[in-house]
Amino acid sequence: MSTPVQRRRASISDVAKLAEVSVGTVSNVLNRPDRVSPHTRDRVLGAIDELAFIPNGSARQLRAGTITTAGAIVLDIANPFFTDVARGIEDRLDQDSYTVMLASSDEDPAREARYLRLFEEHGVQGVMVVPATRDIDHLLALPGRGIGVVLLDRTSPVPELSSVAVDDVAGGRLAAQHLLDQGHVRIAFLNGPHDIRQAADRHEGVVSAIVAAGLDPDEALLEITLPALNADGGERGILQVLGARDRPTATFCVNDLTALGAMRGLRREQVPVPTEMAVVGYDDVTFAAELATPLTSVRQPTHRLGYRAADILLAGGDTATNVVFQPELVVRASSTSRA
Amino acid sequence: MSTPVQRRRASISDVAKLAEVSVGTVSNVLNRPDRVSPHTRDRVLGAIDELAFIPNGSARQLRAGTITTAGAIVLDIANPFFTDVARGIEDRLDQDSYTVMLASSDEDPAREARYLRLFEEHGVQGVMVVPATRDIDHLLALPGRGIGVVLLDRTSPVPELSSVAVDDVAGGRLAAQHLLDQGHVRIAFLNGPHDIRQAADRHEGVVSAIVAAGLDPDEALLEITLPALNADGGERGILQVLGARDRPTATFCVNDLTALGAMRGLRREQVPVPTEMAVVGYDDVTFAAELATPLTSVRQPTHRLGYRAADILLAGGDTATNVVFQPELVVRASSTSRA
DNA sequence: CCTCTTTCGTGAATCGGTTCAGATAGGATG
DNA sequence: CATCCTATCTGAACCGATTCACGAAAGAGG
Repeated sequence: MSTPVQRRRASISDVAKLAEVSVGTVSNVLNRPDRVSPHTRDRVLGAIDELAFIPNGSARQLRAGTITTAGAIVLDIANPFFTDVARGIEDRLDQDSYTVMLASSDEDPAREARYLRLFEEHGVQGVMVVPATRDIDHLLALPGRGIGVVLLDRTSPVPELSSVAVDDVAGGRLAAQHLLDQGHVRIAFLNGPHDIRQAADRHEGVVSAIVAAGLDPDEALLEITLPALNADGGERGILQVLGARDRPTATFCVNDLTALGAMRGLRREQVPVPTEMAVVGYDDVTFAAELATPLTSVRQPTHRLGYRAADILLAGGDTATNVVFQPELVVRASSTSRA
Repeated sequence: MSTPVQRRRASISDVAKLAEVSVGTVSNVLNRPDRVSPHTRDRVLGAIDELAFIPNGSARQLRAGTITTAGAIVLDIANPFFTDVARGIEDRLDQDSYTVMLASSDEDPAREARYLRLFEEHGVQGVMVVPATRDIDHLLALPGRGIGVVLLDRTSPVPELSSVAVDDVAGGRLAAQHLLDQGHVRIAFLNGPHDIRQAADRHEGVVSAIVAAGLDPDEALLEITLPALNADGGERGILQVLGARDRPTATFCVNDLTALGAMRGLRREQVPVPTEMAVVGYDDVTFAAELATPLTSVRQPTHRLGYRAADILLAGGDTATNVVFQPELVVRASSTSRA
């Protein structure tokens, strides 16, 4: 424990003293420069410069009450989906010179709660949250305490809460419809367990497309539930598909990594894509377009998702806004029988 | 502008009033519960609960002076490299119940400066920065004002500043050495322009490995400078390689996306990998292992990079710490002539 | 020369906590 | 019973900004 030469941060009264004015005048130079004569203003600015004075945000906020900061909590900042959302949030807030405190909950409700509390302590204007749990009662209380809330990637179960989500039912329908349009009448779906909302919703979309096409889902659809939604899971899943009675001619994968694994499995088994097996993925990650056989995939407007959420938060109206974005199908070689 | 029913946040004196104690006692309940009799404590806690009281962080910080928050600025939060670094930072800070304010500068010095100022206003304990510019004078001033600084992905040019970086020279050397070990005597290097430090360093490493192997770099190395470090750039680059006189038998790509493009080009030109062209990438992104021909790649300890940076910041010693991590080669099928 | 406005500045109150010197009440000690 | 502790609680000062009522000085107008 040595004594570092840590000179105290200069405060507004240090500046006032050096410039030989009152603190009120310094504050005016900072916030309403036109109220101060040019001569005085220059002297004050000189002092600010000399002391490398940076106003204390805590003091300012304490007195002024407001703050131009918002919080965002996502499930995993390392996941490209959430990263893009975060970028959207950041880009929108940046326009209004707001700043973001970004955190990831790791799907841990306790961690989510900790960050929420921290944000509230710091008096953020609002929070954008991808809830870690189905139960969101703890979020409902926030608006009553003056903190805006926007749910991310989740429709609002109550009318008081704003939300921004992507229609996963539509995403599933889009993928299935496309495959049906290509003439496939038996489709495999490598999906996650239905207690993941996205998996359940996409399944619903797939079924609805099949029904709309006049087919019987029990016949036309082979859903395989994967334990892990990664490449290995996809590879294992596609082997089941290939071994199934009445082998499907198309496979819809719940995400691109799964699709990647599936295509690896198909290559190993020497099943040509798309002629003997069409493949559609979900998320349209960067590498989807770059594969040997470029991957057809459902793209979610992730950036706009975040952008819009921030937009709603900044608008801060008394009424809740609920937005549902529509996903988009990006068709590439993996699903189009060459004409 | 309607008048929302925005009741003011409860303050410590509201709690004191309700519990019929002084504000000092409430503060003690919050910070030194053992100083308060159980009976009083329960009454105060009851009042806190009833009012949903959350202490005002600004007020606390203003008085106490300290804060358990650190700032981090990366170039682009959507880039997996930085995301992993951010995760590392977050994981380390989380252990000490610190929180992170994460921001991306978009390589814009003005934006970086804005965030730095914001962090300073909020009185962060320190900042971890991937500098957007070569010039880092503005960062040098911060420690003098009591703000810790750790450079990320950049060695410190001055002894006063801590830094955490990965040895890119070693990374380049590792990749080249591996290819030389496999018997290749003419190697292509799809690189970025040398004013990007990483590109220059990796080139230096490649050259040193070639020299160490007793070869002449002018003969053994074909460096191609790509305008864009993405898949398209890689595909275009590999075509040049294939057309070169004395065609190389191995290609080292400055990142995995470039390598992906290169492999796409090789497939199109029907050049088998690795038998007629070995390929090595850099970064070891998720999909590298999942490709049809799994990609050999140089892995950087991104998570540890961030973790260690946070570690240094928290230690906060008077002396600067400079850490250089060594990258690691992950050998896969794309570079190993089957035994 | 005298009022009436403007223009500039001043200085104290205030935000909501933390902290610390001091008051009070029992309990222990001799 | 007097004295000294200890445990508990009080109340005011303080952190560093913003804000606002108010005063002083300088022009404007007659």
